[in-house]
Amino acid sequence: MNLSTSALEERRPSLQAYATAQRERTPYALSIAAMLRLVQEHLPIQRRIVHADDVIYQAGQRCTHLYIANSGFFKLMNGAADGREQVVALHFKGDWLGFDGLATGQYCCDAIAMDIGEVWSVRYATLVERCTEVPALMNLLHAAMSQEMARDRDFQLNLCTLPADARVAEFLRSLVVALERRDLRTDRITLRMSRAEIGSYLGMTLESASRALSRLAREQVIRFAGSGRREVQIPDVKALSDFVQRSVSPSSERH
Amino acid sequence: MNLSTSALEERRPSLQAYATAQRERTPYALSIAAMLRLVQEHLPIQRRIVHADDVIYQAGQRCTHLYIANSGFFKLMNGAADGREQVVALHFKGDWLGFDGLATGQYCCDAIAMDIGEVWSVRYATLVERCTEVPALMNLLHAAMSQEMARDRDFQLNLCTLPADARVAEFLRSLVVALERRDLRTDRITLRMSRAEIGSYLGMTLESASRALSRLAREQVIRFAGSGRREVQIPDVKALSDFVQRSVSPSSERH
DNA sequence: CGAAAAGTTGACGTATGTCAAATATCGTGG
DNA sequence: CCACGATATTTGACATACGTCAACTTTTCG
Repeated sequence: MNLSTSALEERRPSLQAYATAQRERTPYALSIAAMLRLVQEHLPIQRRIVHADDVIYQAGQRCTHLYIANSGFFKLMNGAADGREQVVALHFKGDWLGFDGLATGQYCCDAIAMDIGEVWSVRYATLVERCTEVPALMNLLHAAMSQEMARDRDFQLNLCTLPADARVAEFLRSLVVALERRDLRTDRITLRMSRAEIGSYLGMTLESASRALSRLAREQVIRFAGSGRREVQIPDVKALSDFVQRSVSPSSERH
Repeated sequence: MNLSTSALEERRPSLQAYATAQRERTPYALSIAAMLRLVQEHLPIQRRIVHADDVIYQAGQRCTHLYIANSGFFKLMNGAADGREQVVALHFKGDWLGFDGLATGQYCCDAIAMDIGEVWSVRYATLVERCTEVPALMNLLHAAMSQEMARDRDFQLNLCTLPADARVAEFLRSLVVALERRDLRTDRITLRMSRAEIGSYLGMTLESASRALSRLAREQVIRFAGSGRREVQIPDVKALSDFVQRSVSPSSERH
């Protein structure tokens, strides 16, 4: 709806506040490297090398451990009893996996590796114990959970308010940001996801995802590199943000 | 996409696992009442009576406290810098508010009351301190965060895979479940949200929300009661689930 | 090298957004 | 308590973004 006349606007705080809050949604004070170091120092971890399609945990399995991605690229799949299924989150170095299982004692998603990587696992019971001794550890844990929630909220907003093309653009933009924060290459990005997975994650069909990417390439916002169409170059991240903005402004900000 | 031929299916775990995981997504062992009791026992809380449209916290504000809904009905609004805005979550008795602020130290949503209610607030610093002394408290806290994440994941799946009518039906169904769990009336439900808010939450326009409700009423799945169209009766919750199912099965389970 | 999988693209249909008008409801001041 | 303006809701007609289906091309992998 056009917000300037909407009931939803009534209590809207200044956009300034949002801009501030959204500028950088990173756990304050702690870099990813520092976080990993802290975990290593205070917790007995078990390391595991994983390959694409390896399962970290599965829905229904008892949640005794939490996992931390030390490297690699992971997806979370959520499924309904009736067969509907979706990629609901992506995770990178420094992200925790398994939070979804703490409440019920069973994971409710599948966590799956999309690339070679290393996963650390920590017994939740041990983690709790150490948290009582090391407050910094508890803060870190809470920050990680909080960050995930905040991200999900932003993602949900994008899902619901951006047209398909802009959703893909925003997806790529946030991917660049995520990689930058981890000091990984961003000049040439290898999408580790199929079009079907991108579409699933972004709430559209694989065809729509494919068309959106083609359109972004046609408009020079991205470029395909190498063989296959999974290597993407992003000459200018701002061009991506601008593309998203253009999708938002011209039409009223409906829905 | 039709999952039976999709690449997404490859590593799909048994639907059984999902069904189990989704059956009841409640923090294990602890009822809402018990949770509130535990909080009261171990934490210095400040109580506040709120009315519809009262602000619990705002995006950008420093996150020093967490809040717990003791009664009432709350919405979380998320907004982007460009003006896009959405109701991203609803909260009831026993739910915690403010987790989104822990990571950055600033809330990134607005939490707003939609009805008269009571909110408890707890200094986060105090909470952390007590958590180190009372493990049950820490477990409770983690369970609350975990539950919220798990809920959000299910919600996201519904947003992305259900048609508008089914989304509204599912919304009402989950509302009934939430009220039941809190021993609140479910024979006659007063929606405390405008059509615009329902639409915003469910990723559709207010007109679509209105039409969906009209359609559900026409098909006898719900009934409007009292004056206004904000009072809804749900003679049979199963009829709602069935309605959702009908929307999923006939067409292939695309997207 | 050949078959299978992934990706692209076009034509077409439809769910849902958009715009607008009519009606119902609510809140306020007399 | 009533009347009236403001707000919320409903409903219709129409437009369109995106899903659907299908053919074709490219890439991958054994």
